[in-house]
Amino acid sequence: MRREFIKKILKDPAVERVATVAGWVRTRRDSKGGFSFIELNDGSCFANLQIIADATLSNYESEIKKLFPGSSVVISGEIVASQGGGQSVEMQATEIKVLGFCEPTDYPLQKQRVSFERLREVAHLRARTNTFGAVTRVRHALAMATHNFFDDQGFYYVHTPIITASDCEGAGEMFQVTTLDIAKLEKSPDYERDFFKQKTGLTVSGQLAAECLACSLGNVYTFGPTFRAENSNTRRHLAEFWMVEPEMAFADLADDADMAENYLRYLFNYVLENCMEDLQFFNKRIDTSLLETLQKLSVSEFKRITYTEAIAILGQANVSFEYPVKWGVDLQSEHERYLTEEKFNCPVTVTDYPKEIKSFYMRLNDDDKTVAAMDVLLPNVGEIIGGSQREERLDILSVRIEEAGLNCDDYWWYRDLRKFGSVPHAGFGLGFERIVQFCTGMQNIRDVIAFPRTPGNAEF
RNA sequence: UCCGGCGUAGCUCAAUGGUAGAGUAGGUGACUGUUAAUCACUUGGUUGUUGGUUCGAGCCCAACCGCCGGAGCCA
Repeated sequence: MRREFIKKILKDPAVERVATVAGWVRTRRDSKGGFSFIELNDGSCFANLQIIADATLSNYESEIKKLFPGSSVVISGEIVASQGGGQSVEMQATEIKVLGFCEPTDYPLQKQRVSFERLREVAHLRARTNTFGAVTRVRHALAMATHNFFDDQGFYYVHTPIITASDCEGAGEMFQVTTLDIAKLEKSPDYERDFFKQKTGLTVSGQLAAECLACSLGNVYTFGPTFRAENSNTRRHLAEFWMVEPEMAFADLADDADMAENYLRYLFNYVLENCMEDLQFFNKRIDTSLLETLQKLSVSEFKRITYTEAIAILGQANVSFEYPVKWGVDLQSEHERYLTEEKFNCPVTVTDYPKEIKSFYMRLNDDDKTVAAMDVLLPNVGEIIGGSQREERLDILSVRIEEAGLNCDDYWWYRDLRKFGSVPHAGFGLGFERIVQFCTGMQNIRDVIAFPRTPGNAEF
């Protein structure tokens, strides 16, 4: 079957030519004047192609009049200038071949609005809606932009293990991976008998492995699935999500923050340049400030402050916070929101957190109280990026591992990096779904991944 | 996990403790270069589940289930 994408036909104004398209019917409107209008969508772009189906077509009464939303068809015809007002071109069909009918009383997608909650129950079909088609295309664009950006910056795309024995401390609970018979649960299982001869789980971060590769190849990044077995029930958390994790050798915290901010600006520019039709839909139907925000952020500087400065600002704020502001405690959602949405009204990068609230691998600062960590906070979404300069000094790293209650021997290979030609290095992690959320205005993270995994839900 | 809200027709939602309703979708007909088409008629219900209070429960109470929002955990 040689078909053209509707995206190409609508972009290319050439009319008076023959083409074949294939897709799913969005609506059919009949005219007793002797023809029907069919709105056809093939997923290639937001817009539909309007098809004029004349009653003289041989299967008009037998098939075309039975084309309800969701039916699949292959249509050949002539691309002509439209006589109607809603579109510049349309197709005058010469042949409509029905591939699959769609029973309207059973089909869950309606012409009218269906709630996002309802659509999650029919996730196998929801990509056929305007919203989820647009989300899927923007998500794709952000993934392509990620690869373009890091490739341009001289990074290698590397693949780190999905199954791992190393728990990236502090990152969250792991899903266990085992071939032991869980029907016969034991109190202290003998992992010698397990597939890997040790306790393993799904990765919570590729960072430790990425550090190894960065300390060989310079700049690398991973972009893969990540798993957290946390019982988190919020619009910002998934049990299975995708994370982008760049890691740079010969880099400090300032380099890290620069890279993170440049990356985000690149993403905002990329979707503005490549997804305007979909963004306009989101701007109209989901978040009316979306385009303005993206345009502003695509050129905006990020406010960069230290944790200590942030605490001072919050302490002086004329707002009553639910959680008290005190040096030494982590910033709460309400504090992050105040900084990005009220105080600065732009993305804010907070650096140099107290060592007690951050992971062992973050580089200890000279003050012996803080570590070279950074969080990039976005309005509405909150923490979008978490990163740090890594501790490259073996003696200090070993102490920090012990202080965290971990066993140095378990991290023998990670410590080896510091033994054999250690270099300063830094990196960060970006929750991919959160950036999709931010760039579409979608409120719930379950609606920016095709088949969301959350506590109690792994359907599809 | 904690706090709060919600659960009624295929879908989106109404309904003082007193006969379960509308829009939309579907069906029938009318009309029309329409575009969320329009107009008329019409099909459609174990009110999340299980108990309880009451002469009487969609409505009040309890437990459970599910969903949503917020918090925590984090990306």
